[in-house]
Amino acid sequence: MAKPVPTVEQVDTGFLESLLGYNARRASLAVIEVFLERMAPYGLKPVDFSVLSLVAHNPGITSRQLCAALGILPPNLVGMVNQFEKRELIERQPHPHDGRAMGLHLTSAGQKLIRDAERTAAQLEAEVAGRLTPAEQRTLLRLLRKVYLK
Amino acid sequence: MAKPVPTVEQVDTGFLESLLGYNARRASLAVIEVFLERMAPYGLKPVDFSVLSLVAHNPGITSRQLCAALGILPPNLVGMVNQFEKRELIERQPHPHDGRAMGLHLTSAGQKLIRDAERTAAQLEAEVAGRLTPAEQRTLLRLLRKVYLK
DNA sequence: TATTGTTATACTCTATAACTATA
DNA sequence: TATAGTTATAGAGTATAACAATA
Repeated sequence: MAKPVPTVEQVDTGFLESLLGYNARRASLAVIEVFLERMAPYGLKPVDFSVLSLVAHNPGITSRQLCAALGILPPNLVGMVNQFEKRELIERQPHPHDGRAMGLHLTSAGQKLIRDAERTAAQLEAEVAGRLTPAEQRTLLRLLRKVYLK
Repeated sequence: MAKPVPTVEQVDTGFLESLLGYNARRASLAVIEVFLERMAPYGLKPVDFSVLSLVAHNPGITSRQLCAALGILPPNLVGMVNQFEKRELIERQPHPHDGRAMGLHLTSAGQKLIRDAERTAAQLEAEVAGRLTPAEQRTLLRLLRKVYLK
């Protein structure tokens, strides 16, 4: 008697769900999906938001510092900054102490945009993380940082 | 007197670090980086591992079921399965009840490979999550799932 | 008419090499 | 000699449209 060919009704993802990497990736994709929708009105993708936010909180930051902080490669930042300059959100100014570098600064339009966008991000945060109690939210952020900070 | 142009010594990433999406992404990238190194000897990238692992635990699973479980699009799975067939790790068998579908099964070589790879993954898990106490590990996984499961 | 698997293709993201100007 | 910024380009990863076979 031949062995019957098995079929699958309910997919068992048990092993994958036991892995930190799998769960962290799924969670980040879920959050980023909502983020993408909410940031579309501002014309910002997640990385764009990160860049503008860092320039807002660090006026005069250089491309190199941005790349280091966000894990972006320099060639891939150039296009972003160019777009921001075309949209008149960012200005490149000569660095006061280093003739090779350019300091990045927000225009007043850029400041207004990122102020609104950060408010939206904070709101989204409250919703998405709203399935967790405030204590759980703090715990989650703390544990995540513990994982990725060396 | 002109306003001096500011420069940045220490980059302030405070706002970004308050966002769940940012932290989840950083954590998942950190884990995946180590995962990539450890899986290289098996010739598996993270998605490859997920696919093989699901086929191992769900013999006869169809492409469509795999795509749904992993959030992959069907056209992007085809190439992967083809590679696995060429490496003689996976076999496509006609589905017993649905002439359109193909059931996926591991060869004995595929079974051995994924058994070793899963052992390596569990080991890696113990190391990476080793910065956390066992209780913290359980908490982290539980909270992450709470975020991405609707 | 809808679904599975597939092909072809396009778009985005990320990565590498090399150039320039300044240090 | 090394670094900041840039250009050009290559490679992954991810997305959409359309088709044949089957339900």
